Order: sequence, then structure tokens, then C-alpha cells
Amino acid sequence: MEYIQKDEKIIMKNFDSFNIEEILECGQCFRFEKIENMHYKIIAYGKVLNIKQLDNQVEFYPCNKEDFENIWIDYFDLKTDYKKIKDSLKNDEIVKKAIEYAEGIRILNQEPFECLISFIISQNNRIPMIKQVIKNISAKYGEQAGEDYIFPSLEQLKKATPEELKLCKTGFRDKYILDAVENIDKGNINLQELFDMPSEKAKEELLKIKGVGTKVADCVLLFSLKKNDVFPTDVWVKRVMEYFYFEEKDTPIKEIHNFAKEKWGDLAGYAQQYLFYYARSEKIGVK
DNA sequence: GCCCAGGGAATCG
DNA sequence: CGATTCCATGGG
Repeated sequence: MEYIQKDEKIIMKNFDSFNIEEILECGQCFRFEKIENMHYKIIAYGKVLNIKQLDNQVEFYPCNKEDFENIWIDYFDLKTDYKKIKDSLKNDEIVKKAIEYAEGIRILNQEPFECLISFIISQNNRIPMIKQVIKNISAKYGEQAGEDYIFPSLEQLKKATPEELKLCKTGFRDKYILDAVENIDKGNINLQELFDMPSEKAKEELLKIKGVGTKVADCVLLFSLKKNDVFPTDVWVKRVMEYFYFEEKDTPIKEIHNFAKEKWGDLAGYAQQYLFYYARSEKIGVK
């Protein structure tokens, strides 16, 4: 991979395994907007960024070299060798098919606080609605950046009341958001420390929060805390796993986790993303 | 009107 | 432990 700065743009060339549509539409991230085909706008790390993918290059703008190196290389996981990961996972014929369906998926490294609140909102909710609620919360508590709003910091979200959150369409999840904010504010949970803990220990910490269960915790671990061995199992992943590996029989999440851990080990999280995107796009296992 | 959504808490047994 | 029920809201 190479990149150069040209005016207000970073232009990336000679990259591998990068498809902006697949990266953003694979359900890991909610703060993006499709401008046109292969042109998206994202909001993260206090910035608004356009990503426009052409045949042999990807443009990031507005963006300078400093931001690209300090923020976006890690955000887009550009130091990770996906070719190697995919080659290893392709030993499994089913995952191989899922990978070939979306070779350009990458797992983003999102901000832990935003990721945590976002996946609390995701529970028993639909993706367009989740995006709307996060947008509402950002507009109410976050800082404005052009026509957009940055997701609020802990200090900003501390000011929220249950009544206000409900006006943002959080539904019954208002108290869960506030419990997360309170736990972090009081130092009961330190998100930064979770980076240095093994997955199981970090997960225990997240589970202290009311409204955070196995699935939400696993998403936060995988999408913001670099824990690539976890296997978030939502309705789609459960369906696709049962369909391909458990003879379409109803299978407990625990059993699916054990199966994934044994089969894919430290790459389970990547396998999950390929399977999720494939299952949701092709509606695998839906009756 | 009915069903369900990238689930989890509360309350059973 | 596992199984049920409820939770707000909106779209199909």
C-alpha cells in the first residue's frame, strides 16, 4: 500500500482487500452515509471524511498526511494483512465462499465509547433505526462539524436525561445508555484498560453494564478493542451457522461460540464478519 | 392489526 | 443453568 497527499486529499494506491462499500455495509459501523456508488461519508474520531473508491485508487478527503497516519491507517486497519487472514480462513469451504462474496471487508477500529453506546442501541433494533438514533444523539449532545455532528464525548453525554434520550428515539434503552455513562464516569470501568486485557477479562468488565450482554460485548470487543477472537452471534450469524454447520437445528449461542473458537481461533472475528455480510446479503437461513 | 429487528433483564422453574 | 416474557419504536 502506498499513499500520497495531493491538496486536501490522500490518494491510496496498490492496496489489497479494501472495498469501501463492503467495509461500511457489513454491519460493524453506523456512522456513514452513501453519497453515490463507492463514495461514502463517515464521521469518526472527531472528523468528517469522504472516501471515494475508483478503479485503482481510493481518495480520502478532506484529509492530510498527519490525520491519515495518526487516525485513518488504524481506523481502516491498513496495517493488517488480510490476504494472509483470508488464505488461512479459506481452508473452510463455507467461509471461503463467504470471503469470495466480499473480498474487500476489513474490520474497522472504532472508538470504544461510541461503539459501546451504538451497540447498546442496536439491541432488538434495525440498522436504519440504529443509525437514526445515533444521529439524533449526536445532534443533541455532540459538536457540530459542517452539516454533521460528532458523536458526543463522555462529558457531553453525561448531561443527558432519560426523557431527552427517549426523544432521540432510544426507546427502552435510555437507562442502559445512562448506566454505561455512569459506570465509565465513576471509573468503575476504564475502556482504555480493556485494550490490554485478554478477551474474556475485558468482556467481564463490559458485562457489568446494564443493557450489555454477550452479543453487545462481543461487538465492542471486536469492532473497537482489537479482540479478533470473539464471535458476535446475532440472529443472522446464528441462522447462517445453524444452516451450514448444525443441520438447521436450533443451537445455543454458547455451542456456536465453542465451535467457532475451535474452528477459527484468533481469526473467529474475521470469519464472523464475512459470514454476517454473506448471510444478510443473501438472506441465508431465512424462511 | 401483526410481526420482527445485529438482545438483554427480570422472573420464573 | 434454560425457558418465557417484556421492553419502545417503526417499517413491512
